[in-house]
Amino acid sequence: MLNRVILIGRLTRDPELRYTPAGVAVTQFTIAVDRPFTSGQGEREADFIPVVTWRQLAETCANYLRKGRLTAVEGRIQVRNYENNEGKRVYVTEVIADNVRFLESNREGGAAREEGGSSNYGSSGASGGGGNSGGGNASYGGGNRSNNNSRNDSRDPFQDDGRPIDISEDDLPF
Amino acid sequence: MLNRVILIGRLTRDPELRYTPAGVAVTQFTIAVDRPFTSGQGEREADFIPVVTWRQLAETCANYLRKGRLTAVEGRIQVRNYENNEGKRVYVTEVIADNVRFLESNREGGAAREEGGSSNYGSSGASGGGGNSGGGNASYGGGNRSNNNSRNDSRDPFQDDGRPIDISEDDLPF
Amino acid sequence: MLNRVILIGRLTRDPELRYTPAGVAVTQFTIAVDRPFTSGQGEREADFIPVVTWRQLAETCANYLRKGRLTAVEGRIQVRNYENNEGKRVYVTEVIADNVRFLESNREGGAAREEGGSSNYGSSGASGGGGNSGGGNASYGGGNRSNNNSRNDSRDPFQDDGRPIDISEDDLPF
Amino acid sequence: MLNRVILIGRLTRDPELRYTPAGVAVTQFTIAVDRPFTSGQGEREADFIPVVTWRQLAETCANYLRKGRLTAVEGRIQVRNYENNEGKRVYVTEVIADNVRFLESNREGGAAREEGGSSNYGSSGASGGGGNSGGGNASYGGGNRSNNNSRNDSRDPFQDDGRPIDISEDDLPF
DNA sequence: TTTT
DNA sequence: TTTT
Repeated sequence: MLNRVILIGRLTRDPELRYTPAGVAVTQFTIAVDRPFTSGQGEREADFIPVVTWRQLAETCANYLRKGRLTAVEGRIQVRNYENNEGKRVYVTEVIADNVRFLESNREGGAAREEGGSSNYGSSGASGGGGNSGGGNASYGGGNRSNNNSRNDSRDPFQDDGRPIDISEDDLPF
Repeated sequence: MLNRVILIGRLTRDPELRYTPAGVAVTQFTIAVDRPFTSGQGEREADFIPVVTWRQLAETCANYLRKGRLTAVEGRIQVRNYENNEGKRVYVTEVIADNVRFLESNREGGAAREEGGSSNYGSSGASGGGGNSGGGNASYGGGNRSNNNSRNDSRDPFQDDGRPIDISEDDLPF
Repeated sequence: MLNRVILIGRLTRDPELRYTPAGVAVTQFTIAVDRPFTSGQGEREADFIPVVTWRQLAETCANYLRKGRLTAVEGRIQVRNYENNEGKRVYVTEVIADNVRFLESNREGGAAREEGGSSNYGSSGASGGGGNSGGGNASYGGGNRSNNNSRNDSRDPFQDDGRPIDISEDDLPF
Repeated sequence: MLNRVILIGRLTRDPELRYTPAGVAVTQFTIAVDRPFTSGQGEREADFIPVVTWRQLAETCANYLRKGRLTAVEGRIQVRNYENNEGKRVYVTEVIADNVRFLESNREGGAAREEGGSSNYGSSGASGGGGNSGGGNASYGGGNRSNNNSRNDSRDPFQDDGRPIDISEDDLPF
C-alpha cells in the first residue's frame, strides 16, 4: 500500500523514447547506482536499475538525459511478467518514475545545474519543465480512471523488435 | 529539488479539519514517531511531527483518522514562517502529505486494515478512497497553475482563533 | 550513489530462514504491495516484491513475521545475476532490507502493535528488538571491511535445492 | 516507528563544525530545496531545511561541503525543544542525516562528481569517505547503548555563544 | 500540549 | 538570516 523508491546514479546509455500504438510516450533507461561498499575482491560494484517514465516526463527525459549523466529518480517498484517464446514466465522489475531530476546540465564543462520533471505536479513552466503542462487535459493526478501498465501478455512489450510497443492506452499507470 | 518524507507513527489527537475562506479543506494532525533508540536516561522517546493535508485527502483524513491510530504519511517538508504579535519571526516546520495510509481500521478489536488516500493519483474509488475522485475537475497533477501555501504573513494562518483560517485559494500547494 | 526503498504490504507466505555455509542467517520473503489504481479490467493489482534480510534482522523476521501480516520494509534495491543451467544469464531484483517494522502483532484478534528490527542502529533491547543488540561485537555499521552479496556465480544461490545456500561470509552486505 | 527523509538542494552557507564537550564532532548546515511550483505571485520558492550530522560524517561534511553546493541528504526528522531565556518553550525541527552525497565537486569549473559519506555502513575507504572507517571501535550500528541528542534543556545547545556546545556524550543519536 |  |  506504499511503494516509494529514490535513486541517484548515472545513465548507462542514452534513454530510449518510444510510443504506444495509442501514441503515448514511454522512455526507458538504466541507472547505475554504486553500492556503498566494495565486493569481497575489493571491486567497486553497482546496481543497474531499469527505469520507465511515461507521457510528458518521458519526453523531457528523452530530451535532457544522456549516457553518463548524474540523475535522481523517484518512483515506485513495479514487477511485471510475461511469457517468453519458450513458454516460460519471465519477471521484470522496473522503477516507474514520477519525478526525475537532472543533476548535471548539458553545457560542456559547465557546473551542475538542476532541472527536472515530474508527473505529480506542475513545474514552473520553464522549457524542459515537467508536469503535464502543455499536455492538454490528460491529468496524471486524475480521479477514478482505471489504469494498468502491467498486463500479463505473452511477450515483453519492451522487447525491441522495431515495431511500436504493445501497450494500449488503458495500460498507463497515471 | 527533491524533498520526500515517509513516516509511520500514531496520531497524538484527533485530526482537525478546517476550511480556507475560499472553502478549501485543510486537515492538521501530529504523529508521534518513536525513535529507534532510548535516551541517555533509558527512556523511550518520540518525535512529534505536525502533518498537513489538503482538499480531498484532508476530508478523508478527518473522516478516518483518530487519536492513537497507526498511520503512514508520505509528503514533503515545508518550512513556513510568520511574524508573531511581538514582531518576531516564527518558523514552523510541517510535513505536507500527499499520501496517507490508515494502518489500523475503525472496527473495535479488529485487525489492522489498510485504507488510505492520496493526492497524487486516483485510488480505486472505494468510499474513503483518496485522490481527487469525485472532486470535479480540479487536478492535483495539474499543469502550469501557480500555487503557494506558505506566504510570509504576519500571523500564523493555522493559529486557532475561531475564525476561518487565513489562506487564500492561491495559496494551495496542489 | 543513493538507493532507498520503502514499502508497506503483506507477506505472501511465511518467511524462509536459511544459513550460509559460514553460518550467517538470511531470511527471504515476498511482500504484496497493492497498486494505487486498478487495471484496465477494473481489477485490483499488486506488485510482489522479494525482500532479503541478513543476520540478526533475518532471525527477528523469521520469528515474528507470518503470511498475511502487514509489514513496512526499508532498504535498497539490489540487482544480482547468475547463469542458469542452460547457460543463460538471469537477473534477480530484490530489496535488501535494513529496517523492518511489524505493523500487525501476533496476538489473535489483537489490534496492531508496532515491533520491528533494524540493522542500522540498536533498538531498545526488547525481546524481538532488532539491531545487533546482544549480537556481540559484530557491527553492521562497521568500518572498512569489504563486503559483497551479489557475486556473479553460475547458479542462483537462493534457488531451493535442499542444500545450504552458496554464499560465503565475504558476500555479506553489512 | 519509521522516519525517513531524502532531500536534494543547495547549502545556503558553509557548514559549521563544532565539538561537544566530550569531543564529538557535530556539523550543521541548511539546505535550500526549491519547491516544485511557484508562489501565488509567480515567484520561485524554497524550503530552508536545517541539517545536523555527527561524528565522522560531520567531519567529512565540514571538509567537503561549501555554500551553494548541490547535495543529497538522507536521514530522519527530529523535533527537539528547549526553554528560551524568556521561559518559553521553543521547538526546533532538524534533519539528522546519516548519509550525505556531494553532488558537485570542489574542482573549479569541473563537472559534478559524486562523493559522500554515511554513518550506516563503511564506504570504500577513499579519503573523504564516510562511515566510521578509521574511527576506531566506535560503531554507529552499535547495539544496546542508550543514546539521546534531544534533551529538554533550558537553552538551545546549538545557539552560538562561542563556547563549546552543551551536549554530553550520552546525547548522541548513534 | 502529545501516541502505543 | 538564506542556495542556483
